[in-house]
Amino acid sequence: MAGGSGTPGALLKLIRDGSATTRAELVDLTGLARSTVSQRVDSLLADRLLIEAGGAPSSGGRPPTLLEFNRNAGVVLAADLGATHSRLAVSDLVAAPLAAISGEKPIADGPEAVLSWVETEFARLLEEAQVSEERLLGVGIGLPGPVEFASGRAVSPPIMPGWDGYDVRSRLERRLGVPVLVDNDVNIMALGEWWAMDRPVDDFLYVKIGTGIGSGLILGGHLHRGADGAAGDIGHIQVGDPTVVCRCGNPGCLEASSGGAALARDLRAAGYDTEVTRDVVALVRAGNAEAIQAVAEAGRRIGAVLATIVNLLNPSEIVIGGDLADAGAELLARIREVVYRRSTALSTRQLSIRTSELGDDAGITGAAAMAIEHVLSPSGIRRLTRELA
Amino acid sequence: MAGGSGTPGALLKLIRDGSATTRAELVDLTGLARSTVSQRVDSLLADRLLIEAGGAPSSGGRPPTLLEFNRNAGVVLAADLGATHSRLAVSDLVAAPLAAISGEKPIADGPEAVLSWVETEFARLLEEAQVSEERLLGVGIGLPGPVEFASGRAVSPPIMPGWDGYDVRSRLERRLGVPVLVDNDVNIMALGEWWAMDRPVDDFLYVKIGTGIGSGLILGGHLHRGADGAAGDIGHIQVGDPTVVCRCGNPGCLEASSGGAALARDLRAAGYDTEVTRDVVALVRAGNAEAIQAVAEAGRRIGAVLATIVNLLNPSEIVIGGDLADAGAELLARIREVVYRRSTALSTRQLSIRTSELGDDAGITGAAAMAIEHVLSPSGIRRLTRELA
DNA sequence: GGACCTTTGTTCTTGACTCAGACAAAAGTA
DNA sequence: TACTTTTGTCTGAGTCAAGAACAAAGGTCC
Repeated sequence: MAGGSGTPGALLKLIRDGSATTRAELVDLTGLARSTVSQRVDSLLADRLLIEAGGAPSSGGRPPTLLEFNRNAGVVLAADLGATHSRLAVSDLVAAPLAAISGEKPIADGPEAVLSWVETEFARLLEEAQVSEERLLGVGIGLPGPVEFASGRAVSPPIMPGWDGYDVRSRLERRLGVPVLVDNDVNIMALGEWWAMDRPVDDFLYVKIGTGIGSGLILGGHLHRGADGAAGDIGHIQVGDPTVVCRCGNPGCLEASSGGAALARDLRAAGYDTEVTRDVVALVRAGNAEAIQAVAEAGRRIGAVLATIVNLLNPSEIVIGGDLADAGAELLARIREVVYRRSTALSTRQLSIRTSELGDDAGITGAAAMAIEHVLSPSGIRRLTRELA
Repeated sequence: MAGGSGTPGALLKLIRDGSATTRAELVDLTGLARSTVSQRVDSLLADRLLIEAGGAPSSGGRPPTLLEFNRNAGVVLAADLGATHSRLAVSDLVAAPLAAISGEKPIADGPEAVLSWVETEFARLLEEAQVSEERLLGVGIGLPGPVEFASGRAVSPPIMPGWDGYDVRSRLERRLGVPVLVDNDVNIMALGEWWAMDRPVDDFLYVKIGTGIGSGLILGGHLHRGADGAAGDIGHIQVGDPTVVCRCGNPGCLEASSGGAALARDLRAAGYDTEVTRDVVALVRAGNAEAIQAVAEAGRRIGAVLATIVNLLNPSEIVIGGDLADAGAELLARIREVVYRRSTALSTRQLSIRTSELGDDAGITGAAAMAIEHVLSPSGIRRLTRELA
């Protein structure tokens, strides 16, 4: 009864993902009666979630009316908060930004300071995009640390002093009056990259290789968060060299040998002026042999971990993102080489490994997508319909 | 419309898992009207899926009627086919066997021979348990190799000559006339162990350490099969020593160093008469220091892989099964030690690691459970109700 | 012990929703 | 221009869940 195949939300989903563009196609896909589809579509048209977009060519009879998702039926606010650098946007309902800003706001300033800043910038964005507040439907936030998704709280974040247990959701919901969803930054990047796929696959892994290394998992068509919201934390998998101690205190972590910070550190020790990941990328692009070599080694180590994951999860697709993903073809080539060599034949039969399509936009896209999916879910639609009535 | 919270199947689920025992509790849990619950329950009573089991003490008003799932509303057939050893059973609807047999039938005899044998034994079991054929509701089969679950075919099985692409489901459905579900043997063990849990957790890993090493994953409350049905194949994750070549042809596979066959091989090289895994277990139980040492080393290597998996998936529970799991406390202790040392603190916060409750019964229980879950799902219930009408 | 309350479960009416079929609209086709 | 095809709307009938009234079966309190 709550969200079956005939519900307005289900029909909207078919229109949104392009499976159907006319009432007749909805009838074919759902098996519902023409009258029922018509009635449901009317309700969606009344809510302005769908619009009629002219006619299509006839196939021998009366030409159908094209139905289109109204991406301007509302807006969502999205924030991708990083350790020092953050991006915020107001986006339409296909996650395209109407207005966006970047800002340098250290997450270490603590929740009060950071969230006040976010609230101020959100207000500014709504003004800039000239959207009235009643058109705001939801908010998506990404934080650079573990999040208990169900409650919207940060949990034991290693690089976010003062945030442990802070109820980000309640804080923002009280202020903004719409549903607020909070998740880990790598999870929302995975969601963004998944959202941008032409045909989203069921089992998908997003790997962010930046200062550190993390991943987001889409399994069975759903974001996998694990029992404590800690899933995807591949940066602290212990591999090889136990003499290098990670910032987390343990020896041999993957990111302590192969993250952007680690490569910058190693190249600095070799006499180069590499401070951050981008400096490493610049060296690689300049054709520096040592840097290329270092990145290749990192690729092999990351590939070894990914090979393990491929054997375990048998995903259809792996996307490599993060700053170091821009370091040319060498990284991807090494990762591919090791993954295909070290995984079983069956588990790589459908596997594709590629770099991110969205690049730096993955996070903000995913934060918006998370909010959109929530407000346009069957239950969200019912809420909207009630409010408009 | 298809399987919402008010559907008979949903109510049955609440009774089956013990969430509700009376109509009033169903009302509380579902939020449905008393009249609606009453009507639905009547339909389930008419189908004999529920039975009224006397009254419960009053809490100050009219005492409620206890509702109980009728485990004898039908039976399922279950088969756990191994490389050489197989187990078959007729089970009631809580997966308890009414009659069971074991048999030595080499899977390498090929699908025709093996499945004919299975059909004969199934018929014998139904006779032994004195259940008429119309009470048979479904069949669950486990095969020792990868299976494409959706179609019920074996795919590229390494140890099942002649089975590649064989349509096990159609073959048995044609003969038996009820839904047949086919899955990998480790997957059904995972399902069995999960089914037997008091409060099933959402994210769970079953690890079978027998001749080889494999695993089954329950993620988000569903069995995770991956894009090719190859998920969980941790035996061929490459770790450490690349001089040992696995039976799969690759070097350094986990099971080539730490599986039961590998331990038996190593101990044989050291002069012991260990042929199969059970011989290793016997040596360990006899207190042999070399055998204990070998098992401990295996435990550490397996633990290292599991630590990686814990960081990646953040499961709530890991269960260790398979013949080698019986080798005393040393294996489990080493696995635990390494997992807790090498995983992040957050990801082990809720983690428990234990040995199998069901032991050798995990597979047959899981095969039955797989069939039961299918026929008692909302869509299965509708089918049953139609048939009875 | 009897009046009253509480809790459980059923019956009956009402309203909402879906479907099928009739009807209308808008094209192509002969 | 008449007919067919396809799309979309309207209407009456049937189904299903909700709510309220009613019945049943116990406890509680004086």
